[in-house]
Amino acid sequence: MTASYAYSQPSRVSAGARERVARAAAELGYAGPDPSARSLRRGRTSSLGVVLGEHLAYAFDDPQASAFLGGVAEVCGERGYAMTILPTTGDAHDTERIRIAAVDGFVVWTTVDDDPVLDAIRRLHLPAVVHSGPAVEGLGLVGINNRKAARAIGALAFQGSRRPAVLSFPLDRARVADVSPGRKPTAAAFPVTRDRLLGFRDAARRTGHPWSAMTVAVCGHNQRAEAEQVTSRLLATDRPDAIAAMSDELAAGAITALRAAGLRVPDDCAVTGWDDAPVAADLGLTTVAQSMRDQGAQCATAVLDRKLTSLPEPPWSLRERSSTRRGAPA
Amino acid sequence: MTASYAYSQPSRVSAGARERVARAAAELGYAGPDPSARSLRRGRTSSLGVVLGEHLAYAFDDPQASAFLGGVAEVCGERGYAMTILPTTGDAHDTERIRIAAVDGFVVWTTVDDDPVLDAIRRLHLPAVVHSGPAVEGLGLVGINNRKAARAIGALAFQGSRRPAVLSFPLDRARVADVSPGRKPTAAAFPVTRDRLLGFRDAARRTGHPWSAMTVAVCGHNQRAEAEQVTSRLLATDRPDAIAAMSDELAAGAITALRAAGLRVPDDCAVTGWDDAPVAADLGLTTVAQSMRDQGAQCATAVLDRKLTSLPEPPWSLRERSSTRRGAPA
DNA sequence: CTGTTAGCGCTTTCAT
DNA sequence: ATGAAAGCGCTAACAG
Repeated sequence: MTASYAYSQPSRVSAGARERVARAAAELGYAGPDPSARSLRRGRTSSLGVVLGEHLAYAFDDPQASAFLGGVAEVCGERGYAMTILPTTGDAHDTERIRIAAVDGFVVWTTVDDDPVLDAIRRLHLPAVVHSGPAVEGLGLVGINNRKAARAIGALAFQGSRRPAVLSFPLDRARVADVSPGRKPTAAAFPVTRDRLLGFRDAARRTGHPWSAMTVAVCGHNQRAEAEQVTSRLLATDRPDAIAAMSDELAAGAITALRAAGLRVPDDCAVTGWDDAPVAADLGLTTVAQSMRDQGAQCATAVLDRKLTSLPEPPWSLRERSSTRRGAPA
Repeated sequence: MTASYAYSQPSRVSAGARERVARAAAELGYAGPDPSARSLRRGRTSSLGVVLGEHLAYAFDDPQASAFLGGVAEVCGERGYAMTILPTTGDAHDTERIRIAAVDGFVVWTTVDDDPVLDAIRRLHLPAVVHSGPAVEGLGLVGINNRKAARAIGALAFQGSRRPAVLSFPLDRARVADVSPGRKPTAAAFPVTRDRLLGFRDAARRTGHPWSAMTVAVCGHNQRAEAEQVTSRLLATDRPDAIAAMSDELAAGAITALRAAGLRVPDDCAVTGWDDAPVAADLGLTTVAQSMRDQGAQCATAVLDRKLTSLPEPPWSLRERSSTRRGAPA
């Protein structure tokens, strides 16, 4: 029965025939072409794979990740694509999960340098873009220049400070929370963490602070509650008068901890965030503004259009508010 | 070449043969079985479809929807399933999008009674669960008894009040924001909205407030900013001394608006939320506690196990905090 | 405008 | 432990 046309190319079939096909289908309980068979034959699945880090659950808790997914979703919706979320757990099955995914391409949410998933994707020869790194031969890369942005926001955070500190994303997949000084930026396995540490180091040096004395407080997850705890620990061992955080979430947690300790922002301690999420406006946070939503859309577009090279760097800017000291010279 | 075993059932192949297969594959650039072909042959896709409302983008902005997705994702991850997000836009193509989705079952995020997507799913004869309604013949249903819970939280909200009001989710897909009294609960096309309105009406009647006098302020989306605006409008026309909101997000927006108007919570106006999200603790909000994450997991489990009937009602409880008057008789 | 043909790549009997 | 054969359901190319 070559009534397949009635579904795939209705225009190529007379109205009468279409009618008869529809009636026969209803009678037989036929619901339309089988998606797998169609994919096999057509050679495409009309679904975009999105690979999220090992704590998939957290991806939905993280407002930045959610905004990013929203951007991807928007593009998928417009183009009639579905969006296949690929849960990776950090175990050995991850590469297999990637391999068996019926998708036409991948968007990878920022991960560590040696994530085996990256290699698995490369082997599939499907278009793929990594958000924020790591850079992988053959895959696209979308993200801002984190080092440069960190240098810029760091300058605002550290101005007029005597004892600056950094509140950091996790260094690697172990996601250990830890407070210690002079941590080597290059030890970080997440490119985002590494680049921002490098930028903060640049900023610190320019304001006369040797990196060896800089306390780096590391959070295991981009979560406010954890940032609050870690900051409390930081305050117990150190007395920072400026904290540059890698996200608004972390900064929000820091502010809660500072207030609990009876410290004022920015008088006793300046704080900067990153992302310009809604919470940044609420808290008057000086921050790096960037649109994760736009970046998600950019990633999806790049993959679906197979334009993986020379992707433009997304825009970012400094948003100066009341959580930092104004114009005081270093 | 029947070396297919090397991939699908490695145990049934000698180590030597496996080795040879691997080498040949590497040489030919063969990356492993094609997922579509495998799905076609096996008759299953190893992906679970998740249908989100028309504003897919908002799903990721809504903390409750995100938590729900996190729960679904968790179960999918455990079972080696991918999760296919199906963007529906409210247009005529939605049913087609559902139909061509290569998935083994569906989880549907709460929608309106007459959503054509529900019928499309039913026709596919795949296991499906709807979260929070509407109830559909043949599909599973997971969700709390919203009317009962609304009656309970409404009692706390309205106690000691002279002029109560309700801050509501949208009534239908038009998502019109609006402030008006005595709105008929049964006019709401979203079962969640309808049931909660019914429960609030029950609570109002019990505390001696005729529903016809009750102002219902409707928000188009579950967003704090919109709730703030709508509440401001409510305050301009009315002087409520109690507001029962359908979510913590809406309640948070209401509190912002109340404070901006110089009103104290709960002295000038009591406020209740719904969900017990983190923001509820921050604001000391009296609320209905339920775990959207657990409910997401329950939906996914039910679909993957094909256990669609007699699903247990998820637990919920009242969490009384400082945003309501204490024990004052009505 | 409609019908026929071939084959997408795999897995699963069944037979060796 | 391995090989052969059949067919999952569809669509694109071609012929009528």
